[in-house]
Amino acid sequence: MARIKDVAAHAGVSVATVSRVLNDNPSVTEETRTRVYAAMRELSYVPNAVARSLRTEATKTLGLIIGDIANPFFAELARAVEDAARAAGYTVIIGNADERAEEQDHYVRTLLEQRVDGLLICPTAEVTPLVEEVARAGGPLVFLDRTLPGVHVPSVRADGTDAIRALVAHLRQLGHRRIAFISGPARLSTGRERTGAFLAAMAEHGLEVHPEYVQAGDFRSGSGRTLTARLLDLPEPPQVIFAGDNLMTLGALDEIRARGLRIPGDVALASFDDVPWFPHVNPAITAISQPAAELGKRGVRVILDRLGGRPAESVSLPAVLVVRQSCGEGRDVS
Amino acid sequence: MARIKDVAAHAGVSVATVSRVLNDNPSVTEETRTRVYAAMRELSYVPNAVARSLRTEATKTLGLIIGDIANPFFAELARAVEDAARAAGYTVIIGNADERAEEQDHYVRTLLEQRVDGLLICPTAEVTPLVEEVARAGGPLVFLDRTLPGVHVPSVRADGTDAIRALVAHLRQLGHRRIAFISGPARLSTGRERTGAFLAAMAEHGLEVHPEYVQAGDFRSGSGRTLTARLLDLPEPPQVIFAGDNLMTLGALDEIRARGLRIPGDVALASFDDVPWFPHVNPAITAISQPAAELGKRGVRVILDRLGGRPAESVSLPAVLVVRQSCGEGRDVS
DNA sequence: TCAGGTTATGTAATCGATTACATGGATGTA
DNA sequence: TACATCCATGTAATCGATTACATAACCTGA
Repeated sequence: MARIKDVAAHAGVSVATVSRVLNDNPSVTEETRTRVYAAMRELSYVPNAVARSLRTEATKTLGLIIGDIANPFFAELARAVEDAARAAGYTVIIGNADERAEEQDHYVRTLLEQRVDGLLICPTAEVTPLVEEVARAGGPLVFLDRTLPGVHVPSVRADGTDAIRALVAHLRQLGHRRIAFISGPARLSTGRERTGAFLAAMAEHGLEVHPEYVQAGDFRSGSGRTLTARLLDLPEPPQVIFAGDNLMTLGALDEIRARGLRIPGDVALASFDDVPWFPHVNPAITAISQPAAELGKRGVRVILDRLGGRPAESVSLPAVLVVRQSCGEGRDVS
Repeated sequence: MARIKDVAAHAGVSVATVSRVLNDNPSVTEETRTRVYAAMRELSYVPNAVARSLRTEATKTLGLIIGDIANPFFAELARAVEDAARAAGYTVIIGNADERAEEQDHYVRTLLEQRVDGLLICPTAEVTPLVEEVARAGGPLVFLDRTLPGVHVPSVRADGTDAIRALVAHLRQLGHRRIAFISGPARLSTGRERTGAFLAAMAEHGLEVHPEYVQAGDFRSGSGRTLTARLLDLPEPPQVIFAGDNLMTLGALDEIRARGLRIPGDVALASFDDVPWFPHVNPAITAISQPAAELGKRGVRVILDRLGGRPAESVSLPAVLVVRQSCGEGRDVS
């Protein structure tokens, strides 16, 4: 593979001149420039970004560690991050933590070794020693979608509090009282926050929550199905199942269908997290929609702010309730 | 940031010894090894993969360029590639071509500059000069999901011919005659092959295909919707709409629902490409399922074979028909 | 004509690792 | 004791770019 030295020899100039051409340095004659370009083309020269990065101490690369690439929410997030990074001249390396702490740490390590300029993490677990150390050392981190308690790192996240309150109001107005929540894992900020917001909203509306009506899942469809089964098997099953993310909603749907129950007649269903196909389920699923693309865009902005030495401020964007038919024939009252 | 030199000084050894410890070279005393590890820990040393790659001429990195990250098929594919690569000690850089040739070429260029060891491409368009040149130069390429005519590169793909034949048989047995196909773009091998297989299967079953019944979409939901509208507006609309991928099926569903038509009574619907939510649409969507995860796994195996100097052979895996209810109350006859 | 300035280009150090080869001390053997 | 072997470790070249500094050529004005 041709090196800069070969191009220089072929064009009859020094490597410095070739490098100047590569970097659009204006102090190169138009004539020399064309000669260098010609040499590059003839040798099929491809600049070596590895060597460049070593010298310049910058890779023009961002790392992104997401919870689960099979989750459409993260897919949309990743796409937005990609687009925004690309527009700023950065390449993105995506790591899939698969909601496991070891996988997450593996990627943190690998991406730091690769010397990414910045790292966007959707933390997958409780604080790990590695992440804590990197944060303390002032590594170029930003948390996306989720935060970690006690770790001082700027974050970009969605706030579902208002939307959950609106959902509970909607359910209540339709006459539902026994409402169950399949939460995310308590070790994730998103899991805890949604649970907290749900309990607060229920209290506000004077609705009681049986302890067995709050079940902790793991943001994967399997747990949605298992926990739905458990809820439906209770002596007094809930009238509404509210699932904490789109995959667990899918699992709940599986179980409800398998039992031949009707929605919302036998049991109503709502989802935190909206996906394009919810309108096509019969009945269409009422859901809380998160601004995934906007989160990704803002995440990149924040990390670039950090890298540029500008103050990096945390961002919180509201999620919104989208009323459809899966909780009953209501029109939107929020 | 600590360098290998600092670690060496701190541990009272040479850089060579530290490097040996990093690379698990057995000719290092147990005692020295622990001293070096201690120094690394104390200095929070993170090896610089950029420097290592420059020296070793290998990045332990694979590039993956996919058509559209928002398409669940590619998400599943990407996840499988990731998993397989990781198991072999490789990191994956994913590029999203967004089904556009320029984007694809941008990533080909960038990833080659980054000196990825291998490149998996789901070619997004007709042959581009760049891809052709890289292929001719013997670059470490493998095509995934799609192939390019006249470009001699190993490929891993799914073959839907049998499944499409089974689908047409199924439709015919249910009494359908007027069957329309929303194909993918003719510039993609997957688009052409599915269309070819459809026309062949129709001919085999003695079914005629009106020219207006074959419409070319672009593998995005918008075109699915537009073309469904066009089909339904024909003087004699089709009895069945068969969409060439899951996103266009989503678009078709949008349009059918918007018109208040019933499936399969007013119009039946089938999809090439299955996704987890198809069973939950009412009626559940009959679809042809592609082995996306297996494709990804095999793709990695093929590229690693190439890198390892082993012969890299193209792979073709069969897709299978999954009969549900969206074409009528049939049981599977295939 | 020549000091001083400008401009295009070249020379060589540098980034942080790996690794071929050199070295020196310990051990074994005759 | 003398010499060959072996083993752990060190020295220094190297990968391919960037860039501070040096330099040569040319121009300008007195």
